[in-house]
Amino acid sequence: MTEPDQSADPDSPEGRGGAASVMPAAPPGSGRGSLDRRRILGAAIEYIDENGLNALTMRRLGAHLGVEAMALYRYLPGREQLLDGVVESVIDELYGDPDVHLAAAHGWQDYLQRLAHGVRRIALAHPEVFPLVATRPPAAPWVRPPLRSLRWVESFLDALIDSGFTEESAVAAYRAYSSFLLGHLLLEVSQKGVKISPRDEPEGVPEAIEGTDLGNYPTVVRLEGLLSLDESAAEFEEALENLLERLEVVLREGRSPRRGDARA
Amino acid sequence: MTEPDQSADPDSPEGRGGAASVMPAAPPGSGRGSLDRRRILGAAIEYIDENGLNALTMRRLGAHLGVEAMALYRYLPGREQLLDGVVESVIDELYGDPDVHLAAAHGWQDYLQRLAHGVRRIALAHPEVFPLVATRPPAAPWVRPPLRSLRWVESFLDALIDSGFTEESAVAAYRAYSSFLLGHLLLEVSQKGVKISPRDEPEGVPEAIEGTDLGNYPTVVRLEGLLSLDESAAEFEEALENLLERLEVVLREGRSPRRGDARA
DNA sequence: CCCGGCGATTTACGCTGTAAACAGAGGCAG
DNA sequence: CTGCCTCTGTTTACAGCGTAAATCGCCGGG
Repeated sequence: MTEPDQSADPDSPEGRGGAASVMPAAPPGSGRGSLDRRRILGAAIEYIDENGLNALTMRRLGAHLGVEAMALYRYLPGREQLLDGVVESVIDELYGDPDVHLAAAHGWQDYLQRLAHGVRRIALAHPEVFPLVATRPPAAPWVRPPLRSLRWVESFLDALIDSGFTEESAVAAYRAYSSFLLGHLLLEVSQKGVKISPRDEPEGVPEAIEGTDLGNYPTVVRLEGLLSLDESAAEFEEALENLLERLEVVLREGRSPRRGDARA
Repeated sequence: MTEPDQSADPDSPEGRGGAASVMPAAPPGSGRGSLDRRRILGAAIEYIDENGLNALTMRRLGAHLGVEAMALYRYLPGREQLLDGVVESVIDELYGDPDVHLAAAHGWQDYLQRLAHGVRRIALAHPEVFPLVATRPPAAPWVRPPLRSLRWVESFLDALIDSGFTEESAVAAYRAYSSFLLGHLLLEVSQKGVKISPRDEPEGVPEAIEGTDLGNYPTVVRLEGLLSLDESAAEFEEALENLLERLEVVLREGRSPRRGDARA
């Protein structure tokens, strides 16, 4: 049941030991131990994973924890901070992933590969949370989604600089890498979300999209099969490798990745 | 006043005739003409641009239009559909942009360049709306943000196929292009948003981010200047050109962009 | 024994989205 | 002109939201 989609995506939640899932935390109703910030955030993530983001309210989260809504306010100043905490907690799962390293022990490319797949694993494990990771306003302009954590920014920059990147190119790589991860993963989870969970609009019409007749879009109709293929894993891998190759060129040429001339 | 940031970003709202702005629509209070779906959506976009996304409520939008909230329900089934309409309207601005063409009259690269800059112009003109464009669940899995419109998907695929791309590589290009646009532009507007509008958290602390002492992050501290530079326009241009080059290789090799061997 | 404080609850308020009933302004038949 | 129908916006109402403030039960130290 829920067979491995196709050729076993190594980052999909089923295709793995579950290293990227939330803490055990005990089943929902049985959470009897007294409240605590970690427990609340864990329950919030669990609740969003199960019921979707806009189903999360203070009252319902309280109920899920066997407690009144106002009890949460002893540990969190308000709903916004709850969401911030959720984002932070989800990203912190990276820290416990044994396949992702804080230092580039086996070269910067290995480091970037592991980090990228770690983030992808998180995104796929919490597809309902990831849009939050992507869109919550960052603490500083240069703390970019989806990494959003000073620790990982520091780790990223150190890894590249230690590997020979200049400071400028390390920063440029950080930007390109963030953008790549954000775009790919946000698209992947939103695609996943629409495929499996018509949560917001319970009436899902597979044919005749949104009432528009597709007669005016013959190419779309003709390519619908191709368009519907899910090649997320391969696309991700390929784009990641392309990015790494670009960075390798930058590194070898030993300068900021602003193109020198290149004539074309 | 509000001088062109640096070297005049051609997509920034100030650096242009305003071709990507919403319809004139008359000043807020004076909107006396009877209601109508277009007018409502235009006012909603205007309201979000001015007051932020979560300040938009049916009641306030009604007031902004000089009408009670319930009047809006005669033209829209509910709030969700209002947001869908906002997204659709914003993307439809592309259709009125004279610099963006529906057909690849001057080659597919010109087409993709114009389209990309058109979308970027929209994102920068409506930074508060763009996260909505990025995260609203698409109507079908292959209607991807940020294009989100059958018409543009059709136009995109036709342009590439007419230029010699195979169907497979046109679809792959569509995916890569969406992902590139989404990642770059979402990052750019969220960065912009945090820089100019501390709307949600009115207390902006420029130093000492979120209470963390930066002592544990020496590299971040050392590179803060570099990290804070806003090179969005150049990054965008460079990443776009890189993508076009990749696609050109795909086109010349006349096959799906799945890498044949390439050994490394 | 009291008692102070801590963790959770109760109550309350203003705001939200929206269902349902209502009101008024044309247009048209008689 | 009168009566009615439709079309558009208002009024009223309700459940649910986030959260401020007051309250309550408990529990360890004088």
